[in-house]
Amino acid sequence: MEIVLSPTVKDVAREARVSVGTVSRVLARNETVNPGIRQRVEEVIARLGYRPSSLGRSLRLNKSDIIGLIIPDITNPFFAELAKHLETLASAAGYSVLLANTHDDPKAECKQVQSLLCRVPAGIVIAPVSGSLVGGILPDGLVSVTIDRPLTGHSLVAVDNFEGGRLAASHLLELGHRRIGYISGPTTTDVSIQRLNGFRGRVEEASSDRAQDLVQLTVLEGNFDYKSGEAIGRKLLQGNVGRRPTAIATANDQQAIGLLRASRDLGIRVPEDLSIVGFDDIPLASLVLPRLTTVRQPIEEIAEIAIRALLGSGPIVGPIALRPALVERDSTAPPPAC
Amino acid sequence: MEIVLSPTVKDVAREARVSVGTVSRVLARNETVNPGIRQRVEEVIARLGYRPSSLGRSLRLNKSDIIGLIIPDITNPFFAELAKHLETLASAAGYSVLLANTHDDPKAECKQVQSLLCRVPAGIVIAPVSGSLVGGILPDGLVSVTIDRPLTGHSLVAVDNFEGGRLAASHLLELGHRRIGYISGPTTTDVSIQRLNGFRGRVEEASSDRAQDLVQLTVLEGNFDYKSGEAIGRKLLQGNVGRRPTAIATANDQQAIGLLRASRDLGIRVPEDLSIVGFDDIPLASLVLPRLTTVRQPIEEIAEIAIRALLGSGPIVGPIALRPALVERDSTAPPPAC
DNA sequence: CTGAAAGCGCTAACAT
DNA sequence: ATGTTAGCGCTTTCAG
Repeated sequence: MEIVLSPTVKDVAREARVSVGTVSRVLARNETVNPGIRQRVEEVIARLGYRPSSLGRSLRLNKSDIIGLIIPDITNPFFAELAKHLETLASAAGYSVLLANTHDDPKAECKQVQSLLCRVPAGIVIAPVSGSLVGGILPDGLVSVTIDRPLTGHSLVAVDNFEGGRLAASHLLELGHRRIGYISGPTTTDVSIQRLNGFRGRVEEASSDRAQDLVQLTVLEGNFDYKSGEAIGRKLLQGNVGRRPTAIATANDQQAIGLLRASRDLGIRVPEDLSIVGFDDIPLASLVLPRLTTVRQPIEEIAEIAIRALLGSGPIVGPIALRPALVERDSTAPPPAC
Repeated sequence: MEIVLSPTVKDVAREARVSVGTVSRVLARNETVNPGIRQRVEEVIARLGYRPSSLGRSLRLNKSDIIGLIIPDITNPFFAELAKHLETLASAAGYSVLLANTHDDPKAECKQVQSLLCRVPAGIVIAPVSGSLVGGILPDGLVSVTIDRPLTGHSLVAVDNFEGGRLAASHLLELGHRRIGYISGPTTTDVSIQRLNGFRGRVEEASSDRAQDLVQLTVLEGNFDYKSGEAIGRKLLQGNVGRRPTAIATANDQQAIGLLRASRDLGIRVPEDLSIVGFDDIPLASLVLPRLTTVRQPIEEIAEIAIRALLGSGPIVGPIALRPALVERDSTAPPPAC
């Protein structure tokens, strides 16, 4: 059995009886090529099934057409969604996406970034873990955009988390809730802090507006996952009816879904006995029972801006804060009459 | 501002006063290098922060350390889970994963594969779309493994879907259900057909075992998504209580979750009025309300075998069919007494 | 055990 | 308008 190597510029050049330079020019859509010759070359390319090697090209240009995507966990629906849009956009522009999971581990993140840098990527999109070490190792020449979580000294594209927190609080307040719980993310992450601050700030405003109608807020810290939402939800809900919160907001949808679980197990009906509002609006949010009221992040827009920043006109200036939006579904209602 | 290029073998060689060949040998852990020189070189490498360029290396070896992962949609939890495990394994072995979504479009798939081939990947893991065209364009030299869905002429690593279908049917039958619905995937895909055949086969066995106790099976075809599960679920459930199925099996968990939605909207209680069994056991299956009984695919094992096939001892022989397992949770129960 | 040199596939500067 | 050629960073013979 004979191993057939894939054809190179040389093969094409020989077959078309032109030089490699000409082939390269045809490939580059350089207009200065004689139409007749161009056609001959294109024919040969088609006939041989020639596809230019990314490797050779990238080495020569000292820049590959790879975009690195470095995220904590592709299994998180938010990042999966983001990855999909990023990949679609990148693909349309002729780039490919290299996926790397950090599992929320700064050392793993570092290793992933190092290994990515060896590939001379065209750009890198990173959602840094808390306590990220990569700030120092990203070379100056590399275009990078951080998403979701900020990294000192790099441009951030993210939703306005503070405003998002406020939105959730406003909604609950307007429904009439006065005993409210909040499940935050790890307070080591900036996202968590922003969302919590927004939420708390709005609640405190309400409290001071009408002193006779105090709002009682209980905040508990957890991780950004289902389990955490379930476990912390249990804690918040264990008091008896008159004392436990009538509404709980969470720092992301997974927590909210975990909380839904906990409520069900505890025999607490949503939204009759308990209102729940999440954050992110992952696709699943509209599929769970009941459908989740949540604060929507414009993921597609985040992806678009990130790609534009990487491939487009130039680096973005300062952090970009996108507007969140409250999506009202079935998990929130006025508090029970009692 | 001066642009600092990353150092190359040359720089290291000059600084360490050795030849590039020696530097390369140090990198390759070649034992024939004088320990003193080796140490000197390693020092310089550390001092300059030198990292060998993947590009140069790959070009020279005509093989990159990239593994292509070509799947319909990373947003599908099953593929996200798979991607995570693959990436973790690949990363540990010094490889990176390039992600490409085909959106179930044969033409897009073709393009993605083409663009991947330009990168001379070390291997490719592909879950082909139905009507895939890539069978012809994969070069002989390339190690590839197809997962989930088969591709003629390529080695497949997947769960035994036929057996999985049987498992679901057995469970429902044993609980005593006799009016059963089945929501299949697109019958253009082999997976769907296998699962359905397994399911139907088992049901027919039961019917012939005891002729007096006929089982009534209604099969409807849909897509592998939430929406389809919801829509088709509605159709299956629209008859009145005495006629509609007391149990429905689906071809994947997303459909089952959509079906859960539909049941809730129709006021049909699960599992009291209706039993539901899914397929895949995505993480979400144990989070929904009620927790979903489902047929588990050993995703991690699939990833391991795929990676081993790509990077390990050699190509795998013939299709590998892994054992599925029934995971009993809260969405199935005996049929209502009536 | 180490150095010198060729060459992987490609592009771009230079020459014609 | 087209051909020639150097060289991107690396590995690997082949000499010494």
